[in-house]
Amino acid sequence: MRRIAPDRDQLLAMVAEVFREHGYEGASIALIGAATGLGKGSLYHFFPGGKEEMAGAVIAHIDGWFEDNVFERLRDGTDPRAGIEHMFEATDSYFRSGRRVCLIGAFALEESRDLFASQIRDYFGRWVGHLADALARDGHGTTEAAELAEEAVAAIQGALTLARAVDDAGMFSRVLRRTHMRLGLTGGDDI
Amino acid sequence: MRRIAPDRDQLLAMVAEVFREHGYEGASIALIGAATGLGKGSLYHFFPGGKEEMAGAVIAHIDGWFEDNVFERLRDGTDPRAGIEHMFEATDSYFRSGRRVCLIGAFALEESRDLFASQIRDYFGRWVGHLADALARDGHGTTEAAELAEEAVAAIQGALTLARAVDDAGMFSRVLRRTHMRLGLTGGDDI
DNA sequence: GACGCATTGTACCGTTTGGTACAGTCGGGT
DNA sequence: ACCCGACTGTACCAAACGGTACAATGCGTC
Repeated sequence: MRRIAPDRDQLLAMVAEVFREHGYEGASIALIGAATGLGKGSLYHFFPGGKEEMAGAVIAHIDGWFEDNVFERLRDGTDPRAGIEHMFEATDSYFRSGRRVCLIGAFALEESRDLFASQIRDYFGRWVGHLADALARDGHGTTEAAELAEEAVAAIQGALTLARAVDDAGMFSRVLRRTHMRLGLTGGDDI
Repeated sequence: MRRIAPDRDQLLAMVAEVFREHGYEGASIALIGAATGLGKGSLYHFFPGGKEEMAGAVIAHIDGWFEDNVFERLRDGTDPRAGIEHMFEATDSYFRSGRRVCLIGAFALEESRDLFASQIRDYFGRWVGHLADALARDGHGTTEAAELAEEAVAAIQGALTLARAVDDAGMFSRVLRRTHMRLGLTGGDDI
């Protein structure tokens, strides 16, 4: 059979959902198999490195999505404010208003952190870095921009944790709106 | 042998560290045994409910610590500002300036969330609630106080995630200082 | 139509998992 | 001195874990 399985993008998306839902340790090969409809044979064919390669690929996939849909726009020199604005929209949409969790953030808290330390550090480092650059271009001093960026990304991550913890539908959007305001963007428009 | 093992408080603290470091799934009974110096016999003697009871007891233990050392002071009617101030000091100290992770926050992101949903919701709900009350008593409007409280607790949780992710020693304290300022406390004093 | 190879299902492996059973061991109370 | 019960180590269990081996399968290509 040539390619009955979903293509790599769809496959990674399905695997990602399992890791997101169960964590690295909790996501068993059996679970991943059930979620993707693939047997061990296929799974280990696509990811000879096993579970660790799956998780690594999933992180890279997510990283790529943020690179293309968030960081790229933050890097765009012409209108930093638009890039930041778009970051909030993309973030709210990606995390489904807090109903979805940040897989990379979750991995950072688990034991799995050690396995993927460099990928995790890269992802968050670039997020904070690009946001800080955009804020600096928007008129903030370098130090203030850097601290604001840290504060904003932390607020987003914390809001995801909190939203999941208290199971409050509105909380993620509320924190997002506030963070939006903290970055000096007009508080009026809803995101 | 009567009570050669460490007393319950010390025992729970040791078990907590294992869960903190490895997550719920990652913390095996063998690991917990090694960390506490107790065999399975003793472990299951103290916690007949097994791993789930251990984790539940650990959460309750941590919850109790925050109740006594943070929430209590927030609830103190006479000087809300002092209570909030103390929350920041206690938080920075408890989380070892970001080198330690919030076990309850980590559990909220894992699959284990389902097992401990009510304890987790309680803990964060009370934190946000008491902080909001204190802020309201400090002069903020009810709605603003509630949103500020959510923002602050989210910032703390996110800073823990981020600090762990990027392995930056200064980041937790920086975010904490900023949050401190956001709550209308003097930005000058270092915490 | 036949060959080659990407893909697949299945059987199997050793290890580790959480948990149980139970016989011992000891210290405090009498 | 003795006994009760809190504590402990060890042996054991079935199930699940991640991973491997391999023969079958069928599509694309020539």
